[in-house]
Amino acid sequence: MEKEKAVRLLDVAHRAGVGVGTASRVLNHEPGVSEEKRQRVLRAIEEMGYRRNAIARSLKVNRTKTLGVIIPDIANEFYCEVVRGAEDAACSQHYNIILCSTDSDTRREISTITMLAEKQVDGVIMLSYECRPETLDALKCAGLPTALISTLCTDDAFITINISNFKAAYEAVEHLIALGHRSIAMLAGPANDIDGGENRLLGYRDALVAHGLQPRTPDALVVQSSAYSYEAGYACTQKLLASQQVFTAVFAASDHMAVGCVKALWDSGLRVPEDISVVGFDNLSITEYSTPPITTVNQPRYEMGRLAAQKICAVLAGQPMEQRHMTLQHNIVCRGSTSVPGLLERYVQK
Amino acid sequence: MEKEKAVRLLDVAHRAGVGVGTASRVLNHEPGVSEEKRQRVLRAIEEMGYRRNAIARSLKVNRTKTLGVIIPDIANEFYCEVVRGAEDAACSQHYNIILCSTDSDTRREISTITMLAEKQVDGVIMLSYECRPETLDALKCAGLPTALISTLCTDDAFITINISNFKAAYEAVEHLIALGHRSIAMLAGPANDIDGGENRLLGYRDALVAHGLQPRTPDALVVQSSAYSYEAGYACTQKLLASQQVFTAVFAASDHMAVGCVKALWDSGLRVPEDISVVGFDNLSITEYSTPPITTVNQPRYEMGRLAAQKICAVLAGQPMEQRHMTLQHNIVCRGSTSVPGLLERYVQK
DNA sequence: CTGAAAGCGCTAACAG
DNA sequence: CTGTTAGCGCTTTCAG
Repeated sequence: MEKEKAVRLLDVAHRAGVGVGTASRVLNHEPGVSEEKRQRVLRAIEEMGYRRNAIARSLKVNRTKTLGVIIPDIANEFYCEVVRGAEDAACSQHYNIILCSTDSDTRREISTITMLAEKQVDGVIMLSYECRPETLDALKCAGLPTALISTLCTDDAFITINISNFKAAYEAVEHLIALGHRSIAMLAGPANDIDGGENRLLGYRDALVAHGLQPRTPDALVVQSSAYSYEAGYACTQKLLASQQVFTAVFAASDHMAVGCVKALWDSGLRVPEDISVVGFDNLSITEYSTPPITTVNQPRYEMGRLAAQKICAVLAGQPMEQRHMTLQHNIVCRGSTSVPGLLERYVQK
Repeated sequence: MEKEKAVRLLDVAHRAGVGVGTASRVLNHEPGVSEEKRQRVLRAIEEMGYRRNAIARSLKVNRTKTLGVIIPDIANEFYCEVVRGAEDAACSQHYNIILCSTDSDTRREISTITMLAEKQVDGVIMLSYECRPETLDALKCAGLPTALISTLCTDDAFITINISNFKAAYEAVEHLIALGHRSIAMLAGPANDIDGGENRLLGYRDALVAHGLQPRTPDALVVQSSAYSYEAGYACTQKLLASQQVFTAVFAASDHMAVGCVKALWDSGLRVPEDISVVGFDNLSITEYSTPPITTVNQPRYEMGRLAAQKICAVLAGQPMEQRHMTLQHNIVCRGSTSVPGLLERYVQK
């Protein structure tokens, strides 16, 4: 498997009997080459199976037509779609993507940023569970156009793309209230996650207050989770059940938690949605295939990725940026896990 | 956002009062530099915030430490995990990954291969629904170490990584037979998909024959699908039901089809697994969260990606390849959608 | 319109 | 041990 010497533009030029400058001009569709020479060059390229060396080109033009995409984990459905959006937008502008999963580990994020900068990517798109200042510093230090997705950060050094977690949570809870629920519990995300954890909780609280449904003891129906997982959702629901509080609905900070919640309810003889309604967050595919299908908050994942790449490409193309911080629209997807409070009685009797 | 001139190794050398050669040696941890100069260079690097230009380096050493990964769609759960495996293995050898989704479109596959070759990737990992000869030619033409995953291809020009779809299907059907089923239907994948479609069907047939369970009319219980989707599974099951054939189990060529099948059965009053057992293929997360959870064939997706990248890296490191074609182990994951044939009677009475 | 020549930033071979 | 130098393959002046 020896790497035979590739044919260079110089070789092509020789074969075509022209200078390498001319050959280059043909390659780049530049005007100002006689039709005859152009044909000769094109033929030589064809005959010799010439393939341009993008590395050499990049070194010269100081541009790689490559974007770095940093995410926690490509095996996570949420990020998959974001990446596909980014890839499609990048691809349409003839950019490629170097994909880097970091498991949201700050050290790996930083070393990844360094590596991407060394590889001279033209821009960066980043997602992280929790974007630490060190990471942000590294990003700034790299001096590349950067888009942050789902990261609470208003630094004008970055383009940011988000949904309003507060508003989304508020509306999710309002949806339950509209159905007639008055005692609504929440399985909150990790407190150190400002956006997905904190803000969804704030939205929940505000919705209750706005409708006069706040329990005497504030947050009596809130269980703080340490993770967004199925197991966490299951455990938190058990804790909620054990607290003997009365509730007819629960709003979970993630879909996995919602599914775990449904299971925990089921396991203690409660039915969804007949006894308890459940709402999730993110609109992952499990919500569609669960029994019952789960009502959830949809984030426009593909669009977030697409927009991020599009904006970066626009910056790189020298277009003026009107807006650096964007909030995209979420929407509530109503499925079978929510209904009117119905059979609360059965639960209370217990 | 002007791209200010980056500091070069030459600048570092000047500052440290040494030649670029020495600075380069320090950078590459090469021996033969006095401790004093090494320190001076290291300090200068630190002070000036020097960052190596990997593009320039690549041009010189003719190696980019980058692998191209070509897949149909990163938003598809199956590929996500493969990619994560590839990424992890690549990363451990200090390689990065350029990710390219092609939707399995031959034209896009070919143009992607060309682009990756131009970007001088050191190797390629490719997955496709249906690997056409044109694609394989383009790959060969690129002259890069290449690993094909889940592609029926025995060309020694490529490293290949597969499971045995035949054996996996055979065992899936045998699992049903072991439970006592004697009339087993199959929802087969698209016929033009040799590996996922054809070979799974062959495995099904062989298992029936081996156990003397072949129906009088061969393939009387086979419904050929044109896709692997939920909708296709639903439609095929309806067709099967309409045929008035008796069966107590169905083997679907994909998990999505299996889920569609369960739904179709349910919609016509049949229960899974009480009336009919269902087996899927791929072990996607929906099988875990469906009701009932679905018995399926697991492919070691992460491992396939990991191994592909590992082998490519080994080739690039000049290690001799003992085996170019690998068949990995699948396994049957037993879940709630399969059981003994039980209540067939209810169905027959209809 | 076109050829020659000067680098892009880095590594590696070569004299000292 | 170390500084100098010649490219890697391409683009882009700059004369002609």
